[in-house]
Amino acid sequence: MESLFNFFNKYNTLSKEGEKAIAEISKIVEIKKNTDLQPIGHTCKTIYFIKKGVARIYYFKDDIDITESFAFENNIIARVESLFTGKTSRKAIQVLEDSELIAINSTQLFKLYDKFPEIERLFRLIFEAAYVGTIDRIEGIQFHTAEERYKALIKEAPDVLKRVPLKFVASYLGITQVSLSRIRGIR
Amino acid sequence: MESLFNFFNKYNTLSKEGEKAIAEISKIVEIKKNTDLQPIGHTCKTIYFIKKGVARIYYFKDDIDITESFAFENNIIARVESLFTGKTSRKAIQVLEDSELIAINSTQLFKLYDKFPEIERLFRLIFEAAYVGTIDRIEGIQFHTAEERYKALIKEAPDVLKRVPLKFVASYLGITQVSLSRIRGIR
DNA sequence: CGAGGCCTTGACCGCGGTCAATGCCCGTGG
DNA sequence: CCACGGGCATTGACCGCGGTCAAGGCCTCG
Repeated sequence: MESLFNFFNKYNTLSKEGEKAIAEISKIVEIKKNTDLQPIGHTCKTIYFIKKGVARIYYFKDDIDITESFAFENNIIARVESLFTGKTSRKAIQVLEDSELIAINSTQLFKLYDKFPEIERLFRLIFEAAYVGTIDRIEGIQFHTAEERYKALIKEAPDVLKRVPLKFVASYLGITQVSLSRIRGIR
Repeated sequence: MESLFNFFNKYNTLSKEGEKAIAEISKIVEIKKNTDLQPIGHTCKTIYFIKKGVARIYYFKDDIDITESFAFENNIIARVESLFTGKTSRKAIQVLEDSELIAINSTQLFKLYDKFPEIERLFRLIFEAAYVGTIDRIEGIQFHTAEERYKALIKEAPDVLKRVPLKFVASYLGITQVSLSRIRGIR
């Protein structure tokens, strides 16, 4: 759990009681490569922290597999649209390597908010930061060519290309495998 | 201020003290059509609620004016990337009709979070909802044609077309005025 | 009445899409 | 240990959406 609290400290330092409360509603999960954490069509009630491994959020659009986002070590991944709305999610989280995660039960977490304003604040700050990242991503998608987006990706997250199959990278960039291949070909 | 508190009630009901505290750090602003609320390049310290009128957030990308979003009556508008990060904003908020707004000072608001967890919760919920909207928008941008996005817009917010010049709608949709004109032409 | 902003329309072009063939790597079974 | 099959990536041929450039119509306002 220590890596999790190190991550939290970047946003808001918790008291011992706060940490303990979170530890109690969390558990460590080990999963094999290429398996889904939770099926599509259920309401998301878990926030995952990645200790080791890679994960992606994906969904099907007209029977085509689309990757919405990736997450690596020491980061959080969650299907926010379902978590915050309580609606069932059309999305799934899949692990791309043998991974070790910490699963935080969100129903219980949200209850902790009443007792621990520091925890409510912590997650407010975490999701505010994620929100800002999402706003920036819109600009990237809307006003850059696929090639520019690809180059930005290798710059920001070179790991992606080493650890993730190109077909997932392609849909994440909003293009087809074929187009991505051409972009890479030109060098 | 009443319309503001009605809006808040959709997310979290405040105590009288909470409402009073917010009222104290807010003021009503009247502005003429086509004027900017705040210049580009300053850190955003205001959250606006629109009592009457329309506003947009915009910025310049390679000297071209890009509309990031619109907001109408009974909604909030803010430059979130600056508000949450404290960095200066490359964006501006502009009013497109003679408007009446409520300006909430965010520096003071964030201070209220310590005294009033209910206020922290209120804004957490407001921005969580906005975050979800942004995630959905990414899907819209990435996997729908300009025509589909245009049709979705008339469906969800027909007002936009009546109250906003087409050139702004075009950049919001991520296309040029020329392309938007063609899309509309086909009918 | 002229000037300038906004919208439309035409001619032309390039990025990224689809379809399909081929190469490559790897796991499985004879 | 090799043969085969299937998933992933690359490549070629072709096409359409949306981009740019430029001209023209239509308002509003001085």
